[in-house]
Amino acid sequence: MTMNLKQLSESLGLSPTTVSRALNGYPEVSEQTRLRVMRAARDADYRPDPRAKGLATGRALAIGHVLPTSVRTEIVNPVFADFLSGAGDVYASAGYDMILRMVANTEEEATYDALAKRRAVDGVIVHAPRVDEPRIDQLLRLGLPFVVHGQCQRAQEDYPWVDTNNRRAFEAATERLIALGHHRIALLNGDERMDFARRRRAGHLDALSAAGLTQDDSLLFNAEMTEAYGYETARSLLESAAPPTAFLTSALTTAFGVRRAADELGLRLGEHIALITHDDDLSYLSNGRPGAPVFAATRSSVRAAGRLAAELLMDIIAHPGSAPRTHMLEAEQLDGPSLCPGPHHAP
Amino acid sequence: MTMNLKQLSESLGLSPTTVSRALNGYPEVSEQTRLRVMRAARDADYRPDPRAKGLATGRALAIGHVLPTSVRTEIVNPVFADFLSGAGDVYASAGYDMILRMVANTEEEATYDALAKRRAVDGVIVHAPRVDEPRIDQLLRLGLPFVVHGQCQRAQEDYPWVDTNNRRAFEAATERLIALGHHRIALLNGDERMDFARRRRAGHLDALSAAGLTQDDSLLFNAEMTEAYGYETARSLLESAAPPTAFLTSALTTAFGVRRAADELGLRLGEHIALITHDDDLSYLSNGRPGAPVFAATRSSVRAAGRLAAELLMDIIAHPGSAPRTHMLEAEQLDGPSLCPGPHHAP
DNA sequence: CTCGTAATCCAAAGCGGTTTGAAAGAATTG
DNA sequence: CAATTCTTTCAAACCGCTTTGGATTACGAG
Repeated sequence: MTMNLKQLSESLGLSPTTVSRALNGYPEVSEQTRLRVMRAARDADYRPDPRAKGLATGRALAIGHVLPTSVRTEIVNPVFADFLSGAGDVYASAGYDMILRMVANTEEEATYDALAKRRAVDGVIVHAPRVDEPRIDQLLRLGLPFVVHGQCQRAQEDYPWVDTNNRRAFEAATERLIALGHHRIALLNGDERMDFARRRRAGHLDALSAAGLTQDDSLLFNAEMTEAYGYETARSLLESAAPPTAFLTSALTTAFGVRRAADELGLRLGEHIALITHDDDLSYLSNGRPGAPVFAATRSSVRAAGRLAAELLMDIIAHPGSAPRTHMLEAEQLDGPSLCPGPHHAP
Repeated sequence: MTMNLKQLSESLGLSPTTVSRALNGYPEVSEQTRLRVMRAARDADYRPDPRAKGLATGRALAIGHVLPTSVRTEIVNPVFADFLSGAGDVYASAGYDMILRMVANTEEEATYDALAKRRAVDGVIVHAPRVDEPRIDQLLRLGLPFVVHGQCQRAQEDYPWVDTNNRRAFEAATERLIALGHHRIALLNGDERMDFARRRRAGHLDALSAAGLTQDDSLLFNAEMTEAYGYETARSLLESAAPPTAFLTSALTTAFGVRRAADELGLRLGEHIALITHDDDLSYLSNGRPGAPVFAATRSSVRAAGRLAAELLMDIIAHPGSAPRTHMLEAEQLDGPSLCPGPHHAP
């Protein structure tokens, strides 16, 4: 059906060896023949079979993404879609395929083992690292190139990662709320087994204590960042004896939930209650229109992170053995109509 | 590094032929030898190299998903994540890989050509079919097995698809609103170049005319289903001279936007305004808690659709040449607190 | 006892590329 | 002009698996 190397070489009166070399840019072939081969290949729309190529070279020309789905909740984080979209562009232009495995988080280790063992991929992206992340040691041991989207609690220089400065982002957000006169700030964090959530919490607490405020543990929450979580938590907080005057949420979905609770109780964000949310700049769940956000936010594009992580991984694969590089993205602090002064505001 | 077939066969004192046949269930090998081989393979944790296997058999053991990303908006629909999660389970248990391509919608055709030509995949899932969907003809022509998630405007029996009964769902939703006494219903539909949106609109209009109501074109909208779209549309409608009394939205995100607009204007969903939304039952963006929805909805799990589509595709690949099968899912009509009687309500 | 048949197993030829080692031809050198 | 060195090309082996077409042995039938 499709022309293969042998046929192409016959049609040119050359050996497969020469044609292969010409196409792959080896120097042992004259510039003139190379041109002739390239032109013929293009005309015949020849594309090497990736399987054969992979078998011969040992490379897979594919990158693996193993997405853990919580086995209990079966929840798939929508940030994956945008992350993959960013990464996908990079792979495509580098000629790599993206292979996806959605596995229960109990089977991740086995999945990485299988991928590495069969050289099904040339590298992987590690998603959603937990605080104590066993996959990193596993991958280092396996010798499979990888980039982590996020960090975990170990020496920064030990492994390659791309991350948003979550600690700083939430520290800054908290500082802003404090400056506006808010002392009782509820943190609706993500699942704190995840590293990013731990860092956000740390940033939040740092800002509180830097301002001399005592932290109130009853204002700290963590869970999967759904709308219902935001609603229920905010609702019960706002109806409590000592409600917070400001909210800090880890995702737009949760912020939506907080607003629903506030609205039901006749409270207005940006009037009675202040809110800052983290905003992953998802294409579908955008925070208002560009330039006109709905919520004040710490924004960091997860699509950009995907692009960077993929580029870093391509680089690692191309230059094995080099020291791990890392990439920290700073979140943008976005103003929005969900801000308002708090009770301790000094005008 | 990893044991291969040759080594395994040597360690057993058998030929690669016999071992291969034993492992793949061919009858030309005695049950006793087969057992011996299977046990040895398991003990040695042997897994055949998928590239070599693919090269030899011509099969790819992979399914392709080509996700179009609007080249203008770069928007990735979050339903993909849940759909893929449903499909992924099926692939995994069938031993198939899932390969993903995110391409600008201008390059879809070329992508399918490339996938088919290089036999990189054994089949594909077509996402987000448009009303007039050229990809279906292309795939039929290429002879590449496929299943469409959704339908398009052509004979139903021509090609395999899995779809939600969008027409019926929106017809029923509209009937409910009419029964509640709503005559001015705004439809905030998805992009009507997409087939699903066209069907939803048709269902809506059918119900209107069945009730003898004249359709008001100024209440029909279509766009990508973002929160901002819901907000802006609802806001301008509600501030207009003849506002609608009910909304029908195509996605939860859009419904969130409608609620924001209503709240800002001091109107309450389920009190002053009724709303029914379509609900894809996304894991992350759920409509309240199970049993306690926030919005009345037409619900159809996109994850279930993914599972069904994948199963259908596996079946098509296993039994080529059989007549196209299809699968229509009926949406569940969900009651919720966003419903209220309209001005024409007869008590 | 021989022959046809069935049951097992195997050698070797692919699948479509890459890569090693060698050869032929052209250019350079003493 | 012969010897040496590049340059350019190729034949053949290999990657790890499947599969065709025997070969070998065992067995019941004639």
